[in-house]
Amino acid sequence: MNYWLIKSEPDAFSIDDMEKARTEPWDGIRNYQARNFMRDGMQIGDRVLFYHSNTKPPGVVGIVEVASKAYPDHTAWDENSKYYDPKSPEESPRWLMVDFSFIEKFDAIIPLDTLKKEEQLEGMLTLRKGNRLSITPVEKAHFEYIDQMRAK
DNA sequence: GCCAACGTTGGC
DNA sequence: GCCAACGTTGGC
Repeated sequence: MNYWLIKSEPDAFSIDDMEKARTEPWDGIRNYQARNFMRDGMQIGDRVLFYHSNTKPPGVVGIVEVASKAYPDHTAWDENSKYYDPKSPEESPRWLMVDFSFIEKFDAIIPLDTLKKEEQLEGMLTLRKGNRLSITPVEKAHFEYIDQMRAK
């Protein structure tokens, strides 16, 4: 089992939207590193921290899980989609997506600045300055530490 | 709204 | 293959 963190702007798709949807196809990822994580690292059942970005405050708001293997992101070949990419035709898809399923919403957000203060989370990719990846792997110990922070 | 960080593109 | 220009992300 692997652990991950995914970012979402709550204005676009929040943890509440995730709870309503139950399962959501995570389309629109247009970054090679993120794609490779989905393709090479993600397995069904992996646990995923759900993070709200570009909001006040940013932070971890819940947990979802990987609900499918990586499969072609069909929005890339839809001319009317904002994710349309002519370099990713149906015959040779460049972009992939997975489905995520809702697991739980935290009672309260764990803000980014709180996470940054935790020594046990030192080195966590998401906390590094300038990190813009929308999907990052998370160490098991870090995942479990954040999971228990919420209980406080 | 600003701007640092970073990825991508394209000219050479 | 280098690197400047440009676009995007995302914290502040």
